[in-house]
Amino acid sequence: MVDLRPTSDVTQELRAAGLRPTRQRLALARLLFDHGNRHETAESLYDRSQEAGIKVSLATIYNTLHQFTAAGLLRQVVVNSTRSYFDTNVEDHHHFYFEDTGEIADIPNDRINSIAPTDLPADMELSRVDIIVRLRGTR
Amino acid sequence: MVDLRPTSDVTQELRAAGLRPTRQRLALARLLFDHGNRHETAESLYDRSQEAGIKVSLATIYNTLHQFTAAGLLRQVVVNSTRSYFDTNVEDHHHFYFEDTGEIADIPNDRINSIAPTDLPADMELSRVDIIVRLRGTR
DNA sequence: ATAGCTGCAAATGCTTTGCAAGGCC
DNA sequence: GGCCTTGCAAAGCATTTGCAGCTAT
Repeated sequence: MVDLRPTSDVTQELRAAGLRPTRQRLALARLLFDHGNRHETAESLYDRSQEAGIKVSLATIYNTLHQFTAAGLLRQVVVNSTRSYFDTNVEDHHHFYFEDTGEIADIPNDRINSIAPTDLPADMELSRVDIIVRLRGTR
Repeated sequence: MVDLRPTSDVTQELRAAGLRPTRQRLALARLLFDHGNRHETAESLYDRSQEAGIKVSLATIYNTLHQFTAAGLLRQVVVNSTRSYFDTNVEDHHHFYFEDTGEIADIPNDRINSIAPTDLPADMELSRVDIIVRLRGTR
């Protein structure tokens, strides 16, 4: 499951999303999309950008994560009320949440057998179905 | 779906959980459990307790919500990274989340057809499966 | 040139904590 | 009386915002 998009496409994707391809955004986009599926928090992305020698402020990390999410390049995963996670996999899928470590992993789609397209309340349309399988280590 | 527990049982349940039945805890327990299933935030419970003329501080509301959760009287629902919701229904069930209003509702159990008992990663045991059906109003 | 970004620091909002005073057993 | 609870205010954290300076086009 490797990301096949050539690096230069990032520029185009940003433009298409109405976002100027600035140095920071390009650098962050590469950190996010050039290494397979990732589940990042603002903090973890900030740390990785520091290690990579990219000059970005934490405020810009937050802005960028939200802009990318609005543009459909990222998806926000809510598993924990103290931290926001952003998933580089925007396909329809679900998550394991490791309570002990706070880590997240995609659930291979074929492992979820069938979810009912349930009847919804009147005048409501489906935004998304999130399934979180919470796991803990065997003590 | 009415709560059939006599009010006086609350005292026993608190004792059983190792919690002293103090005035605040008894009053909050009644607000929570005497009126059917509820989805409360710390703030909403605080507001309701003020209206009911109960003297409690917000800090105690937070403490109490967590103690009740640890005791299995409440269940925490994570739908939104900015607020914690507590559900008085601790049975196995799932939720609708109304994105427009921030409200939560239980999904009647028969509306979810079948969730696979998927293979789990090695050395991990299931803590819980959370399903959140996010809805928004038809514009 | 100029509209859009970025960075910093301050502000925000929810939640937790420290500690003195109060209440249950 | 002794230990658990409570309340208040202060602290903590993740996140957002205001604004001056910078940058892509």
